[in-house]
Amino acid sequence: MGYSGDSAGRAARSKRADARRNEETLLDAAAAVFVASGVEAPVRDIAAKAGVGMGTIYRHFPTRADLIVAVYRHQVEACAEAGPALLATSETPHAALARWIDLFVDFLVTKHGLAAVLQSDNTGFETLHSYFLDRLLPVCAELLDAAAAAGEIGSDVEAYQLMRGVGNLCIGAEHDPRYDARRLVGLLIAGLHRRTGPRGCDG
Amino acid sequence: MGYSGDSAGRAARSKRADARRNEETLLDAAAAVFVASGVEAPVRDIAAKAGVGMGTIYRHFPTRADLIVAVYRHQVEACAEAGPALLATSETPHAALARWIDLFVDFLVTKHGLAAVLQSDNTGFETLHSYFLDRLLPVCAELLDAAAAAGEIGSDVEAYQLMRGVGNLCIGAEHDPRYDARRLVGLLIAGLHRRTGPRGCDG
Amino acid sequence: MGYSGDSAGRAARSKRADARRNEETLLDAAAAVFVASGVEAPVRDIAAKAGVGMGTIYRHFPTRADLIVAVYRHQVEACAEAGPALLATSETPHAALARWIDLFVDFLVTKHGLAAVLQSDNTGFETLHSYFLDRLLPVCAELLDAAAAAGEIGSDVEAYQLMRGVGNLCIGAEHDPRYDARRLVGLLIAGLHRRTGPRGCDG
Amino acid sequence: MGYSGDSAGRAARSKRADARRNEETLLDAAAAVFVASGVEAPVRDIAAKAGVGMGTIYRHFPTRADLIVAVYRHQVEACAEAGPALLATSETPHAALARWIDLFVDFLVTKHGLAAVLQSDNTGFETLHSYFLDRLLPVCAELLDAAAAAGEIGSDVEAYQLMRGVGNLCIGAEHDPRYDARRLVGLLIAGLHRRTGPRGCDG
DNA sequence: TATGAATGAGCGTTCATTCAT
DNA sequence: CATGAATGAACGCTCATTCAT
Repeated sequence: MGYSGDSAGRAARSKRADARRNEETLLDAAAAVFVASGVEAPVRDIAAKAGVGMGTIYRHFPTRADLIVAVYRHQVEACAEAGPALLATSETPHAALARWIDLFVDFLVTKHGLAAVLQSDNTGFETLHSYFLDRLLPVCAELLDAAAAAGEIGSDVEAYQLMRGVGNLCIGAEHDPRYDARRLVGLLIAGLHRRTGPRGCDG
Repeated sequence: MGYSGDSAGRAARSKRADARRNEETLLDAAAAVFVASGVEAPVRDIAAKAGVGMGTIYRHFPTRADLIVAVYRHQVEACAEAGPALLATSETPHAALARWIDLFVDFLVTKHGLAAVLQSDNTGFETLHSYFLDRLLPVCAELLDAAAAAGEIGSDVEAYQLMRGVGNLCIGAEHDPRYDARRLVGLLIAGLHRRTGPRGCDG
Repeated sequence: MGYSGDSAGRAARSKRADARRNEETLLDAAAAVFVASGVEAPVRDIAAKAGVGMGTIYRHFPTRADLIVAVYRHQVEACAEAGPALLATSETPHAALARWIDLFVDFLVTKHGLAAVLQSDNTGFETLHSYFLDRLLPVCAELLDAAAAAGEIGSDVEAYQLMRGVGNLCIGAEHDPRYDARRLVGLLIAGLHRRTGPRGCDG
Repeated sequence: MGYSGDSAGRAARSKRADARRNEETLLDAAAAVFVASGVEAPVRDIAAKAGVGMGTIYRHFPTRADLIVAVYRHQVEACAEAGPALLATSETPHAALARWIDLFVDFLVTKHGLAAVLQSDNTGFETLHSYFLDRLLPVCAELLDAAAAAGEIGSDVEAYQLMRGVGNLCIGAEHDPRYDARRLVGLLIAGLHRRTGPRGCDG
């Protein structure tokens, strides 16, 4: 017993290592294709880029949502983890919220087509929706609650709604120089504030 | 030598009347299908619903954009015309802007998929984009200018950007009871205000 | 009795005049469209160019073949009539044949797509085939016979075959500067000669 | 460490073998449909005849030109290779040319619609044109050059032009018993000869 | 377990032809 | 008689998904 490697164990471990390597290749390829052609790029293209068969992609990621989640998991995690930190280091909870939302926007606007897919009512993206919501909603809610507790904002805006709104504002931002999602999101967050824009009522 | 209708004239007019009736049938059917399946529903479905051949649709509306524009023209016109009226009757330009935007939102959230198409960078929707922009942008700009002139908002937000933002916020609003586009748009407009939310700084 | 015009007669005659004018408008329009888009241009385009309804075209020319025949009738007639004249004025029957074929080629290569249609086995062009054959075949046959009688050529080449060959050689000549139908037809006719090419056996 | 097939290799090879068999089925079916309906037969028909989905055809032969080329490749190769052999075994270069052209004609007249497609200025047949030209033009040019060097013909006829002419003469030859493309091509080649038809000046 | 060949529904679009007005 | 609106078969093409190897 014990974990020590008999040959079968070694084989198993090496196979697992292989699989992981394989999966990473896959994710890199998918990320590259997503950048080039958007998150709805044909499965075939991703498989080709990764140098694997399409079946392999379906095996690892049964739905497109699974693949997208996997591709962006690290960044989503980082974003989620940034929330408490910002709350700790910002002057006010509202400022923390604004900064955190900015991170989210930065993430979304660089992911070709992701914002749109995030709003899609298409069945089959539930996994994707769930992941983003499960992971980011509590963070957003915490920031909102803190701001509400500080009296900076009312307590009547749901985190869910805010996140969807911000996500929506990011749609199509990549390709229109006359459209600045960050700016609009800034206005939205400012509008949340009880009194004024970010710099206060008395200027 | 009568004042008008010889038989040829009558024939011509009756043909046109028929065609117009048909076009209305078409628009009704399209509207219904748009509600059910979104504004990107297959041409075949619309034709079937209208009980006409597909060719008839292509005759009347060479591109999908033409069809969409025709289906929603009345409502867009009404929205456009409401702008000056609101400016005249509201307490402040900013309030007028808020109300006008509300009308626009009311329109968009009831049109399955329209908000999304409005943001699509797909070639072939230029007609659609143009129509909305040509018709509504000046109205929005007038309201913005008035609010800026009254010192209620800064002069640094383009009407184009605001309209796109509002349009984006309306995407997918129809089918998610937890998402209230009107509310978020309200926040966005509030964020535009120099000092405070809707109720004023000293509230 | 008599041909003299009572009012009914006048009406009839003027109607007929109208119809002829109408038909000429139609033919001019068709000719123009044939030049621009080939003899298989959509009926709609021709009707539009002529400023008439498509039904009018179908009334006057039930099949496309009828229309093509009508459009080119004058030129085909002229070509047909040139045969005997050339026979009378050329040094030899073979030279007359060569010149006549040249006229035919000149005609065909300037009619976008006509040569191709002339060979098409598509049902519905029988009228067209018949017209060309009925009108030109006898002329060609006469020239061939004369040349055979003069001993310049054998008597074993059918006029039908020759005409089809020449027609074929004209296909697609309009748009390929590296292809010279006249030249090849010249070789074909030269090949018909018992002894030599155009310049004689003793070179 | 055997000489070859581990199971992975065998799997790969067997897949390829399967695909190859499939491709042959496809080519057979395509050939049959081409005979029956011409080389412009609907993709669906070919797929149905082959008992495969349309996608399979597109996979193997992305464009129609690719399919046509594949179907006729063997015969085109054989034709191309016959050129030098004929040059070596015929009495004169001109005779070799005549025989080689005959082979080409034999090929074309049995391929319903191919001759026509070969002349089509339709974009999308470039691959096809290129293949035929790349493969056969040099052969034809060699024969022409040899005949010119032997003084049998002038040096003023381009191989390109000759091939197009011959191709044109083959259009529609299949279904018209009164039209003998071979014969006409024979005349064309005879016309190329400096002096006379095939049997000499003193015939 | 990986592969990628195969499937085929589905879509946009064209245009000859008919026929009610 | 003329009109042109309407029809709908037909076609090319794409791509998510399955499954034999």
